[in-house]
Amino acid sequence: MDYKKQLAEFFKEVDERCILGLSIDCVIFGFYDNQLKVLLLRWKQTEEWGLPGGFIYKKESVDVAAQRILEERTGINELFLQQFHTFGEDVRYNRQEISQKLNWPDLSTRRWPDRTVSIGYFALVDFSKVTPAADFLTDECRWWDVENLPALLFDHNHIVEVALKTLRVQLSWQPIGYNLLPEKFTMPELQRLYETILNRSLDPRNFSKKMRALGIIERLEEQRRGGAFKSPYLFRFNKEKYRKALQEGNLAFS
Amino acid sequence: MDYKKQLAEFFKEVDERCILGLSIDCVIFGFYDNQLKVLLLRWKQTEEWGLPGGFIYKKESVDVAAQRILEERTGINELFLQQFHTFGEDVRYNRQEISQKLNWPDLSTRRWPDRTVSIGYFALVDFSKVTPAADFLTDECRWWDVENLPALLFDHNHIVEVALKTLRVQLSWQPIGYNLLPEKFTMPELQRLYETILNRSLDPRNFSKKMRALGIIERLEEQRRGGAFKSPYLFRFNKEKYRKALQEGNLAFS
DNA sequence: CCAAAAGTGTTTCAGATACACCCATGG
DNA sequence: CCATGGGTGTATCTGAAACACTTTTGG
Repeated sequence: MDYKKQLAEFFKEVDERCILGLSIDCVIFGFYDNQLKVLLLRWKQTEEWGLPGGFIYKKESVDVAAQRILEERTGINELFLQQFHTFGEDVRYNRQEISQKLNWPDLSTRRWPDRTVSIGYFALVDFSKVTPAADFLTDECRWWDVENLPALLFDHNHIVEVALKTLRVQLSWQPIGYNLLPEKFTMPELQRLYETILNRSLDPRNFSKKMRALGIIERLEEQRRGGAFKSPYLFRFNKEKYRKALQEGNLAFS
Repeated sequence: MDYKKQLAEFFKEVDERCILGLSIDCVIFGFYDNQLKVLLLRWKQTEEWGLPGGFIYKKESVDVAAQRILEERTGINELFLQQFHTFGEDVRYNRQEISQKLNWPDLSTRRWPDRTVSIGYFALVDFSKVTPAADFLTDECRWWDVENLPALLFDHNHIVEVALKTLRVQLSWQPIGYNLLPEKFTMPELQRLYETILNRSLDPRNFSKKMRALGIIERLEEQRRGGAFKSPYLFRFNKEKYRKALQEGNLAFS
């Protein structure tokens, strides 16, 4: 079978070029349809979903490796990407079960370690700029609602949970949105992003006040048309001020 | 030379038992003499200082490995220990320079990777409970003032900086002190701990008010004697409430 | 009695929260 | 004209910050 040959070649390349026993898993968040989404992959010839991930070249910076993996998947190369935790439980998942589910060849004779430590990164991307792309290991790549994920391979459900928790803490500390929304957006759109991430509703008057007081967004003259209702103003982030706020970090959105 | 033999054996054991290309570095904070201290090691037959660190057994949880490494060094086995960042730059330090400084045998023929990724943990320990212990790789183990560290081996100065930054953020978010102070302590001692970590002075009236309002410490009847001044009350943490505050985490000490 | 450090209460200010009505638009 | 969602201001409350004097103790 062709796929098995490809797989064998892939493992061989990993053996030669990459650090063994260490991998990267990426939780790619997008925002669409008022829901926070995560990009998942379906492994070839299976119904099993998991996070995009990969291995690190021997001389490659781990951050760069994460970016490389993401670019393969989303086509975006400039994005918000952050390491959030390294997962190193002694038993992260049942190896045999996974091998079976993925129709993997028996790896027990290889030099591969029993357990792989994985460095978790999360990314925030503008949904509209992404073209999810499956690769030779996977049949399908698409967005899933973060509140409604299937049972994932490995310990990937746990990894998503930790990523989400980190994102929520981050939100109360630093601005978020630049990488999750299109360039121009309305105040209600921004509010729904925050509500979605925080998983609770916010008062529109207070939200608007606070956001505008932060000085990281600017209101444009333009308005968005299209609904049977009052046309909302468009805003955009002031890149410079946003960047500053990111560095200084003192939002305290509680 | 005996040391060289020991070293060779150590490397051999690491080769066999441990994950290659991945290590742990620990930043062990202690508080004493109104200063925040870090535990450093001096490598055998050198004047070079570095962080305690080690390798992870193939089937060992990374958290457990970090605890093992710390226990070897401090003798403490129940301590506050937290992973804070994984360091994976493509060039973390000059290998040759390090080998020279440490009088290490040439490792270029080994299976060792060019670059080691290191998982950083920081620990908070009660200074008075620790007996710093050098091991067969090191000649000396002692506390250094965090504001006055020597130039360390590898990228360890950088690692300490990141640990310290994380500790400061953590402080504004969760209680700290249980593991850094002796069981009974005075309010000024607690305040000086906070001032040291935050690196700024705090108002004693506001500090006392806030700390007592948090409900995680209890005042004892006892007082500390010994100075030519008013005897301060002793306090201790309420372990249960402290634990809860740790989990919930909403101090916002800004 | 003096030097050193501990202990404590009130006022002020900023920011968070709570809350409800009118407006613009497309169908 | 009506249904839908957008836009906005004020009053209240809570928590942070500023601020200085008295008390205790040992020498």
